[in-house]
Amino acid sequence: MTTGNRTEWTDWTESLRHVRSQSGPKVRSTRQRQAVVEVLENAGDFRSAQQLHADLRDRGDQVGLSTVYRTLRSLTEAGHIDAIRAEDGETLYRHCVTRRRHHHLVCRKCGRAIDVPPPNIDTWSEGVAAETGFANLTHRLDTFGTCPASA
Amino acid sequence: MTTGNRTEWTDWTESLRHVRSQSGPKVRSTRQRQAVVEVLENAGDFRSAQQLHADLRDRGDQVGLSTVYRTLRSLTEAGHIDAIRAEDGETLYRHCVTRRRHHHLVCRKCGRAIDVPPPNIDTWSEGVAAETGFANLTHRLDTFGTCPASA
DNA sequence: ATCGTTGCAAAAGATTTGCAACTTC
DNA sequence: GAAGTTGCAAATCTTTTGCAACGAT
Repeated sequence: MTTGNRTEWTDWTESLRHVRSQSGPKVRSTRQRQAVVEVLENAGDFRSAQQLHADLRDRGDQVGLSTVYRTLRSLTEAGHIDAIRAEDGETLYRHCVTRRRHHHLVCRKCGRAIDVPPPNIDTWSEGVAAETGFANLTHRLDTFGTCPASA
Repeated sequence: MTTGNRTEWTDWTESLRHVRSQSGPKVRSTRQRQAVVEVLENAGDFRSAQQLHADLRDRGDQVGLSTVYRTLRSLTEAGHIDAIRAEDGETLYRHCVTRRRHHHLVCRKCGRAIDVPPPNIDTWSEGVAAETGFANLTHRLDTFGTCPASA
């Protein structure tokens, strides 16, 4: 797990600005947004907006729930964080560690998630493309299980 | 398309009964449940509970929304229908054409979905389980592409 | 008659939004 | 001081649930 390099996220405002600049309002750096990003970064795992809100409160940062939602949405749209849907429908967010293609193994009980190497799907994928005529295939593979600690 | 062959779904009660019989109440055949299954069968594509409820109304079948939800849930748990989550969080249901494990290839443009055979992921999966210690792994593989008709 | 089912309305949860007050640039 | 942000409460939206009436076996 790469925790040393902070340059990965310190420029999130910059990125947001870049993404939105095409046809949107300016992006400002605020205490709240920094806090959300930080807590998400520290968590490492996937966390729901509500969990993050609680995390912030625990840390002593007072941030409105709506702001948490708004920030997470912006960051997701900007491609700065990952968002997946839990089996129960909640949306879980996670600081995007790598740009590389990767998949997640999420614990059903504690929500902890780890990155797993992708299975070798390419051959299958090409086969599917050839048989169906579909082009530009992309995948989203979510794996769920029970982690040792929660068993 | 209402094909002449009804045997595909006429035994859903039987299957529900079988699944639940291990430790559940008896399952009764009612006008409402038949209607839900029929309308789902006729739709072919993935539809939300709300859409199905509207479809029923359009057909002249008066079925409570709660009943639609309850029925869909039972059928899903019984493995009789497929359920996936749309990107906006809604749950979409679809009559399960095949019993075998399968995945969906969804067209980005027209939304049409077709079943595709699963890639051979088991070996990978076992490897992941072994390395991570996670148990009872399940996957959700969604594949997106552009179908020939929409290209 | 028994007991699963239904429908309604109310409840629950997650997320969004209107708007006045408040920051940041 | 202009324009983006925040926080609160109220509003949405999907899905679940309590409960009395109902219907299948």
